[in-house]
This record gives sequence, C-alpha cells and structure tokens, in this order.
Amino acid sequence: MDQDALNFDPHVSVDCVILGFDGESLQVLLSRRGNEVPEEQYNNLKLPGRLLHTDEDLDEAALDIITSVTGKHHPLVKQFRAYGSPSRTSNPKDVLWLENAIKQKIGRIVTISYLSLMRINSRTARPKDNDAQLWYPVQDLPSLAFDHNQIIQDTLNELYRMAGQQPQMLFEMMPAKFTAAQLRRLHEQVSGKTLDVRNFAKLVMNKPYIIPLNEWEQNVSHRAARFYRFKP
Amino acid sequence: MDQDALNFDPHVSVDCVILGFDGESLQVLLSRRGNEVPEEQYNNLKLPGRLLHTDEDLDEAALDIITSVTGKHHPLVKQFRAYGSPSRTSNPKDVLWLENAIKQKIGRIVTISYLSLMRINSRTARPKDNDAQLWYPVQDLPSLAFDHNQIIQDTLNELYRMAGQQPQMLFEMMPAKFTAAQLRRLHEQVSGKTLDVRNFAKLVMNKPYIIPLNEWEQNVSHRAARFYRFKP
DNA sequence: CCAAAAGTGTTAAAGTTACACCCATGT
DNA sequence: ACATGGGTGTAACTTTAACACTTTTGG
Repeated sequence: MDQDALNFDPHVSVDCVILGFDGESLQVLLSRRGNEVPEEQYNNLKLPGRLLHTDEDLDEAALDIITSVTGKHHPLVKQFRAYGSPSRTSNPKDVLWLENAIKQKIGRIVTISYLSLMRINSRTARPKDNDAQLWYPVQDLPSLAFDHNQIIQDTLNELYRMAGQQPQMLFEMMPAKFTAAQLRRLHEQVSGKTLDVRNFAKLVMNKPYIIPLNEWEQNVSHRAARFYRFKP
Repeated sequence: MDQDALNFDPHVSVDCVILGFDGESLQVLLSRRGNEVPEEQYNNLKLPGRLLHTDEDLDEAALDIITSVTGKHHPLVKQFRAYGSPSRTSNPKDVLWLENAIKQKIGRIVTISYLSLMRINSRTARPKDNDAQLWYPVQDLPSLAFDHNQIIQDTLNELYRMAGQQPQMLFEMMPAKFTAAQLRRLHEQVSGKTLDVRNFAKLVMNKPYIIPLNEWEQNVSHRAARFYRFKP
C-alpha cells in the first residue's frame, strides 16, 4: 500500500434512490432539509442518505435509511454504484450544508448509492428528524445537492436495464390492484418507449403471475378497466 | 446525519478484478504479497488494489492500479460493486497482513471493486514493488485474502450478464489474431454453456466487425484454423 | 489410413412486431 | 349521440435452436 494513502480516510455515506409510481409517472423520494439553510436555496433537496455507522454493513445502512424515511420494512434494495470524485463536494452551498450537519470540516465523501422500488401510498413519505420526504416526478426534477441529479439519472438507466431482464421487479412499484393501462404506463416510463396496447396485453397481461380480478374501475366516464393483482 | 456517525471514517480501498483469456480458459490476475507474511499462508494471494489516495477519484485509482500491475495504459474498466461488511477484516491472518502493510490499526475497509478485461501477454503480469502478479484460472482458485474469492465470483456473474448484452467487450480479452474456436471457447467460459459450432459460426463469426485474415495456424496435426481479427 | 479438430446450411420453433375495430360508460 | 379510454386476434417477420457430414493436416 502506498505511502500517501496513509491516514487518508474519506467519509463514507449511503444514499438511496427510492423510486415509486403513482399510476401516471415515475417518482423519486427526496428529502427537503429543515432550517439550517434558507429554504429558497435550490439544493435544499437531496436523496435520503447519511454517513455509514460504525459496524454497519452497507446494505444494512441502506435498509435502515429506507425504512426510516418510508416506514416500509423489508424493501427491495439493490446496491447500484459508488461515487467518489473529489469534486462532489465542491459546491459552496453543499459544503456549508454539510458542515452544518456534520459539525466538522468535510474533505470529501465517497457515497454508495442504492436503488429501491416501492409503492407510493400515504405512509411512504414521512417526516424524519428535521427532514421532510416528498415524492417528485423524475422528469423535470429541480437541482439537487451534490451530484444527486446525476446519481438519479444513472440509477434510472440501471432500472431500465434491470427491468428489461426481470420485468417482475416493476410490481414492487405497483399498487396491490392495478389496471392494464397503469402497468403499461409504468413499462413505458421505464423504457422510454410507447408500447403497443395489444401486444402488451398479449405479452404481459396474460403471464401466469398476473391474476385478473372480478373488479372494475368505478365512476369513470368510459368503459371501466379491469383490476389485476400480482402473484409473486 | 446521525450522531454516532461522527468521526467514523472507514478506510476506502479500490480492488481490481482483471480478467484475461489465454485461448483456453478465463484467468484472473492476482498479487502475491512479498515477505511480511510467510509464503505458505494461504491468503498471500489477493486482488490487486490499494487504499484510495487523497484527491483521487475512484475510477482514477482503478486505472492507476491496473496500469501499474499490467503496464497497459487505457484499459477497459468498469466499476462493479462496493463491499463494506464489518466482517470483511475478521480473519486474523488478514488483519496481521494489513497492519503490516498500512502500519496502523485497521478497523474496517470499504472497498470498491472494478472489473477490467485485457489480453494476456508477456507484459500484462509484471512484478510491482514487493508484489508479483500472476494469472490464475478462475476455475479452481485458491483461497484469497479477505472476501476476494467472493468478489471474483460476483464479478464473473456480472461479466456474464454484460457479455450477454455487449458481446464485443469480450474482444478486449482476445489476442489480436484469433481463431473461431478460441473465441467460441471464451464465449463458452463466460456463459457457462457449450455453444453449437455451426450456430456460432453463423451468428458470431460473420458479424461485420470480425475480419477473416489470409492466415492459418501452422504445424497443427489437423486441419489448420483460420485467423481473424476484430475491427472496433 | 487414422486421429483430431475445422468448416459449412437447412429446417422448425419461438418470439417479436405491425396493425384496426368494437365496447362500455358518463355527460 | 358523442367523447373517452378499454379491450381484443391475426399475419409477417425475425431470431433462435437443433442437427451431420466432409475437409485438412500430421503422425
């Protein structure tokens, strides 16, 4: 090991890209920080995350973060990528913020990012300490702290890739009962392509793990859509 | 950020899984450490890697490590995954080794692993400092330091996945001139399946980026195989 | 002439894509 | 009755998988 590595220990944090789907569009859960920094500063929004605790595995930290901001207990998590550029912490606003939060001089933070998928409901965005959590559509995000916009973009590309191979994972984001159109819109959002309605019905909706229910939409001004559920 | 995170900064290292192919089997480049620990100790072999330097990006560190052990300048590298379990450094032999090398008490090391593919030749395994580098077949590896056996396994699975989507990346591991059988053996090693000779010839060997040469094997006791080269 | 590996096409099956009309409901 | 989105089948095309014999060379 080389000499100039001695005694250099960057901070290590875990940040989570928690994605959900509201039936219309893909959403990401962001933390809005409390009072330390004026509200109007653009980078008051960030991914949920924190420094790694002593004796805590990376996956454990991700699970803990996700559970604490969403209340969901065994969420699907997948480690995605580490970000360690020294310039990550170069924005003065981010530095101010960090030093406020960590109460020490910050040289540099290596972050391990995680992807998590979940259903959006009334419980999946709950205040935690000083922070409030809110779902934002991934199209048209505001500027976020650090390189978090980049992390989200990279993670969406990863989601696209993974969903191509295991489309079942998308059910993590669907409500317990859903219509064919909702599931199709999710596939479309993830892949960025518009899908043929008939082919989608044939190829996806009659997979053995998609169970049609004897329930239909209510009070819609057009033919009511059938509900389905997912059998794991 | 939580209180008990304060002042906890694990070491951060970068380890590289450098894979090559000798025409017969997949190989991984391992470092054999020098004198500090008796030769016969099983975990004298490890992945090439080191602690992260101050002001060095993760990708930079990986490139530097790979270049320094193989001499290759712009190698293909891809970040693969972070490993941060506190139990990574629990083996007493590994602890002894580390404290020898780093000259300080080691609590814990979070490592970022990288995948790199390259051609095996006389220059791609060269001694560096106290360490010697050697290619080992990935089947039948000895026990390595830390969780490096696990890292290699995980990386091979990733290689399998990536090669399924972009088979061109495998050319990084092929010699400049190669036969159809060599390329097929590489595909077989990566996928773990045996491939049909005729289908392989049809589907792979007459891609536009594979150029047949007017050269054939010499002095083989069977019909001589044609050589091909890869056009990027 | 024997052993060993190289080289070469066809056919069936599966999967993917393209495409248009009628249905149910609320206003 | 009309506007809105829901639901359904077929045919062309593309991709993948299965399969066996002849060629070249050295010993």
